[in-house]
Amino acid sequence: MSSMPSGGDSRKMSKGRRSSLSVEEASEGLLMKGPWTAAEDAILEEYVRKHGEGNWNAVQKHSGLARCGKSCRLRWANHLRPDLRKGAFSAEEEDRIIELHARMGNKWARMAAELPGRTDNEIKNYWNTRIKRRLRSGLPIYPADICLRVLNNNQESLDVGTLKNESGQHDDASQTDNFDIPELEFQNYEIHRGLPYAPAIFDIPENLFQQSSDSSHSYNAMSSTHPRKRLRESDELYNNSFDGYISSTVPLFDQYGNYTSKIVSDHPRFSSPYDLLLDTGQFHGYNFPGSHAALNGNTSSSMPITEAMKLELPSLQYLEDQQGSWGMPASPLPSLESVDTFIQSPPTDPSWTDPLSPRSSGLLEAIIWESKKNLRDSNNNSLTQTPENCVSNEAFKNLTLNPRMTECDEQWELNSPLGQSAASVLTDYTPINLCSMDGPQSIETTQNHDTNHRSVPQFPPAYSSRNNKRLRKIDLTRPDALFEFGLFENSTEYSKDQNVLRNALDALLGDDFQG
DNA sequence: AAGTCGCGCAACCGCGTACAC
DNA sequence: AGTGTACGCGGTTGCGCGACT
Repeated sequence: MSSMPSGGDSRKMSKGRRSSLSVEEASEGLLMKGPWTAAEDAILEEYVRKHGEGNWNAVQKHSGLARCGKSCRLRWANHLRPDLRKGAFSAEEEDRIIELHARMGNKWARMAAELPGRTDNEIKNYWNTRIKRRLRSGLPIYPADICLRVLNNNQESLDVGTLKNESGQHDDASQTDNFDIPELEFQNYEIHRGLPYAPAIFDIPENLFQQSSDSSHSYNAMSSTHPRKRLRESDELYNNSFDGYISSTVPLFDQYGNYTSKIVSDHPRFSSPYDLLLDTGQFHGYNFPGSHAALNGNTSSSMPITEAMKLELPSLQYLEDQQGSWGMPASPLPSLESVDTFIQSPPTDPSWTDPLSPRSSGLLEAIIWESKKNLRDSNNNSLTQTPENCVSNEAFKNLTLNPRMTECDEQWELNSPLGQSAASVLTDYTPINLCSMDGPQSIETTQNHDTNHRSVPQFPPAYSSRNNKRLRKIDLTRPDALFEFGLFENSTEYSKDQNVLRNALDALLGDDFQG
């Protein structure tokens, strides 16, 4: 490889990488790989100046550049575009990235569209290194102030949405099915109509809903550069998935994990209570402190917990005909990640009487603790259980998000459909049904695959029959969804909050809400 | 001074979607 | 409707550099 450092960052790339070809090879019709040379950059710039962007595969044909179209597009978008902002992120940009990530998850392109002159790759790299740094130093991924800001923004936008709702124009099912655009979106679109490039309607990031005065909030070159940006399936989910969600009790934690709660909104479009849980550093669905998976950037089965949803099968698929295996992977051994996590997070007091006290942890843990307690209680009381309850409970047992294992966990784990630690569940095996961090498609997927699968949560009849479509979007990894199914019905410590929540649910769902 | 390690970054890869035919 | 192509996105990889020992 004879590539020379390119103009963008000359401190690197003195050598080629991977299986780069020599110039000679390239001249024989093979495509170059590896770092771009200044000469190649010049050719590409010249080409774009003449022909404009797009049709990248034609670059090679027209300019003789021995690069594939994909590579050309990337080089242009990430390095040669004249509107790029080079250099380190400013403090404001960093804040914005964190905020955007809290709201969007790993939607780098969306985030880039919110940060003028920055590319998705840049943001992604920044985020990954930032994550590493923070995990290393034991800091929460999302600072509390940014969580609050996201919360407030959502509150504002949702208030508007609620008003719309009250006007009787909102219908979840029809909206989802017909891709009706909420009028609110058009309103926000109006706000930005003065921009040089009109974004595709479906491409409007969720935070356009916020009525923020944030001046940096605009479509920038990224949007303008890619006016034909297409909507991916995940984006549709992103834009529509929350129509299926109901009100959320938003857990708030300070830096020390102290719990408060706040009813944020009764509008289904609330962004993500998980985002806030993450702030505690206790929810390890994304990256565990010390997790190899996290450090290696293996995030495909982890975050985004929130809107960024991508339907992917877990890396270790189970065979449905594995009798009694509960989809347990071939090896029941915990993953390195989980072992590592255990080391980092030693078990708490394993007393069986109160094995999962939420005393110093976050809401989600408290929720789990509470629901497990309820499960025990209900089992002890030998209450009649409907098949739905059984399945829901079984499924819910999987939902152990805190890797601090207790005897209680261990006992359940013996019967767990996964037969492994929750930590490894979240990092490695991430079952589709409950622990998938990839979003609300999970239920739909599993139902479609095998309606008899034991770990598939079943819905109460009222839901199944009347709101099937909307329910398919409900993600049981979300505490709000768990509330919805009455899994915490007998909560004591959080009963007050639940009452408020229940009222909101009543208001939203009416008869459908069985709370 | 030499060796090692980790970080930051550019680029690649695989996959999904939209569009044209 | 089916197929091929182009494009875009997110995840991953590999290299150079600087810090550290």
